[in-house]
Amino acid sequence: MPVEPARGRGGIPEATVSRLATYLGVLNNLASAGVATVSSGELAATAGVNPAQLRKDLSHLGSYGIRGVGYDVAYLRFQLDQNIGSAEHWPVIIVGVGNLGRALVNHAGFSSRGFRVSALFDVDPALVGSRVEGLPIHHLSDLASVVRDPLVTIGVLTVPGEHAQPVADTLVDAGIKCLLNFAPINLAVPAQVTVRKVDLGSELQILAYHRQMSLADAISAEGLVPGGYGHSGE
Amino acid sequence: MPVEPARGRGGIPEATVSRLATYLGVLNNLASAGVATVSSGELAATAGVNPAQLRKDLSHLGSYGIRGVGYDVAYLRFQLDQNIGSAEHWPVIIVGVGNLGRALVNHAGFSSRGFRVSALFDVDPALVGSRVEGLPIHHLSDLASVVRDPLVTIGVLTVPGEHAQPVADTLVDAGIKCLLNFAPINLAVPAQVTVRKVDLGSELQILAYHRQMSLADAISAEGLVPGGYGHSGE
DNA sequence: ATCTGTGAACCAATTCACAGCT
DNA sequence: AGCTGTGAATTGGTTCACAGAT
Repeated sequence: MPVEPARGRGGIPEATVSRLATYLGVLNNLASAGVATVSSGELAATAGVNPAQLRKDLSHLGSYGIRGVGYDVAYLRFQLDQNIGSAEHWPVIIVGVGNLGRALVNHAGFSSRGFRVSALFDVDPALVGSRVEGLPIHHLSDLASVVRDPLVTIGVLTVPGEHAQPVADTLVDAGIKCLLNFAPINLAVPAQVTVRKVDLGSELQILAYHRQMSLADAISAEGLVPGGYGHSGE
Repeated sequence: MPVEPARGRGGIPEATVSRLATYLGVLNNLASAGVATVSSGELAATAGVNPAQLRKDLSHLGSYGIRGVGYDVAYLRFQLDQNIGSAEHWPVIIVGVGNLGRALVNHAGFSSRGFRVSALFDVDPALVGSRVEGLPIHHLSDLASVVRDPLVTIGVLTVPGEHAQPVADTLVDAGIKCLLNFAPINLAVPAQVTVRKVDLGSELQILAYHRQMSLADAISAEGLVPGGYGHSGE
């Protein structure tokens, strides 16, 4: 009996989900720009993927295109929104109001997609009670009462690495089901909780690797190419 | 004759490079904690990967472990640093001193890995000339003179989406070879330039998808909905 | 004629399982 | 005995190429 590959509950592979999120962002922009129709080729180019990939990704949701024509921007956007989870439905809380947390409170990339930050939390007495962008900062111990609303299930974790695990535990206990973790550690959470990690230090490290490699290439090319010049700059 | 799969110049697959960056972070922590030796199992657990995966990843660099024992933390850390690019060698510039850019100036995740932000740029006259964390904000038009240092090749792009492409062009012209792009658009750059995109809006969107899926599962498990959902009301 | 939707083919990445060293 | 290093097997992901719809 052939076993289906491990997938999100809805049967959509993780890699596809990630790209669908990107497509939705592009469609939002196209809609704002008044574009009515788009082909897989155009949409794929804007999103930076192969057209066949885009079509296959969309095929996981259904057939929302028109053969010979392309996709209706408004309709496809609506369907993506329906299928992958409308941002309006899920208020977001931010835990850890340091520089990064503060920067995310009215981050354009959140609001342009319809996400709303509904509450802020910290443990620093100097912060609790004050406001950022009009939002009051609650003490983490008030989490349970503020998060009683069952729709509040997405938490952004911008606390120092050494506090991330206990704070995550607190969030999970309060009913948070999804975490965006900016701390550079791997969080242990129950299976039903989804964590995505954004490790900005690692991102720089990866870039440093690429830099080092292309430099190494340049040096060895200088040594290998007789006469010392390669192709004219491209 | 089997052809090697497309890889980074150094022959290390992208997925592996990304994890190596994570391992290096973990090793930094272990070293600070005074741990002298670690097994693939322990290291893998901390990094959140399978032990076999970790060993295979490390095998791309060489044989730095001791059979029957594990890895010497200091030595493995040194080797990773050598192999994937020591952070100290690559000063970073930040372009776009909005909330996010400001938050990254002294981001703990950068400095704990040894990355140093060496200059800030913006075009807003209200910002140019002032300082953030002691660093002066230069006008973007001064980029070429400030970035004359050939080691400055990593740029962090925290400008609004609509400005990201022209600003990226300016950076590339000035000799920047690696970009960490926080704008939610796909940048077009020459082949020799490496771009990594961090799309925080998409990250939330992906979490929203998972939330929606587990909610749908819970509802269908309750028996309210026999199977999925039909077509939109017709 | 054109562009979508998709099985089939291909390629990359992960995991297994065990040989080989300490 | 214990743990690393790695070919082989497996799984997952991408691209091709064309059938099918408008």
